[in-house]
Amino acid sequence: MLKDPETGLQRLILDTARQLLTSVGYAQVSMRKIANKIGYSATSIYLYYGNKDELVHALIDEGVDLLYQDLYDADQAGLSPEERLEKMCRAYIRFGLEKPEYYEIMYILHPEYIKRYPAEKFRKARRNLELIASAIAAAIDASQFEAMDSMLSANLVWAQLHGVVTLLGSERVDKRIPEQELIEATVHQIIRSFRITPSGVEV
Amino acid sequence: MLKDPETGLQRLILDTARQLLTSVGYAQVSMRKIANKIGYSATSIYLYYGNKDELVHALIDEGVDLLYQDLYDADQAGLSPEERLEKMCRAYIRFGLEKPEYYEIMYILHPEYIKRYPAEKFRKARRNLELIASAIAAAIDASQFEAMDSMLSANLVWAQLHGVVTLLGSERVDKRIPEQELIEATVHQIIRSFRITPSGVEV
DNA sequence: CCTCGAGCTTAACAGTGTTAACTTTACTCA
DNA sequence: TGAGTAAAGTTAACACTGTTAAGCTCGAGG
Repeated sequence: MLKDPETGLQRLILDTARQLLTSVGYAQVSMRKIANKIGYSATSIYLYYGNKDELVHALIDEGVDLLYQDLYDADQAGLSPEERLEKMCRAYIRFGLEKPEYYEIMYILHPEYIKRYPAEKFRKARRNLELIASAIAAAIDASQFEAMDSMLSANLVWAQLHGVVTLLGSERVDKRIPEQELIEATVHQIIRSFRITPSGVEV
Repeated sequence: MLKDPETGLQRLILDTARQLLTSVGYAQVSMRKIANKIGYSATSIYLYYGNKDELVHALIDEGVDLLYQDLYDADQAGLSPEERLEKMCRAYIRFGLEKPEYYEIMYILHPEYIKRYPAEKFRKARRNLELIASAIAAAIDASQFEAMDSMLSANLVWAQLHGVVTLLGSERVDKRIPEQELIEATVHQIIRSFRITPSGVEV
């Protein structure tokens, strides 16, 4: 398979797939629908992407980049480590709720899909977590947070963010709980949970 | 549609669907596969379940009951509110990781599915959250936790539990992070996050 | 002019959920 | 007893899905 989608048709396929993904959602992205939209036969796609997985992986790749950009933008200079972390958390949640189709293919889609996700792309996806980890590490260095493995901490934060994004996004949360309130409480709790407590350092 | 799956074939369909779900996973549960396994035609299923959704909803119902049982069992008498909450958290995570097929149809499956989920079953599913909320409320009453809307708190806890279960279950967490360590840190953090801090009551 | 290969297509396979129409069996009622 | 009916299950079909194998078209090179 070609690596860089700069050629004509491959670009067109990827663009159409993205357009379909963002407009009507992942469930409506099918090889035939993509092909019909651009006036080609469905099998043409297989000339550029070995199978649907590869095509979706390309879209995941775009999503990873988009999220990285959002997290990076949130991570402005001149902020305290705690503020950095807070802004990143908000950026993550916003991404998850405003780009649910990307979020779905990136973090929700069935395990089978992700197992075939190439290792080198996995590494790239990890950069997003590392951005969060670095904010935590900075806070620990500044003695604002308790000493703790920053990568483990980042995963802890990630799980919490992922949890609130998926529950809200899938409309599984009771509507009597105001969405904004749950988000605020989540961010607040994340920050607070890292602060140094009088009981001293904990595991 | 019949309400109670006590009749012969309906029972058989549900049992086979469950068996297929737990043995080979949701992706392999198809009307034809269920029917083949019991020597009936696929359309027979439609005599008892209006569509696949209804059949899956019946399985979700079973899952909700299973989880409730687990949470209820964890909620033993003679424990402190804090211990109650901790045991429930562990029970939830264990359920999610040991019965991933149930967890998938209950809490991961695409929103489209859940929108058609009947309101009365939704109410039943909420009992699980209320069990967690009651433990939190008890802790607040005992002044171990800060005063806070216990239902909002329960959703906060739920999001965190859901996050760690789905990330671990989908194998998206870097394998250099030991699973058990992440779980311990999560439970620990949940409990700790509710404790009264010297800075006083917070939102 | 002929060959070759890039680029794309048609036809097909095996699978999915679902519907309409049909059969078969058994039971009720005049 | 015979007719009618309703229950229980069937077959055939539709419109989809991802994917593969084989074939077509057309322009460039020798």
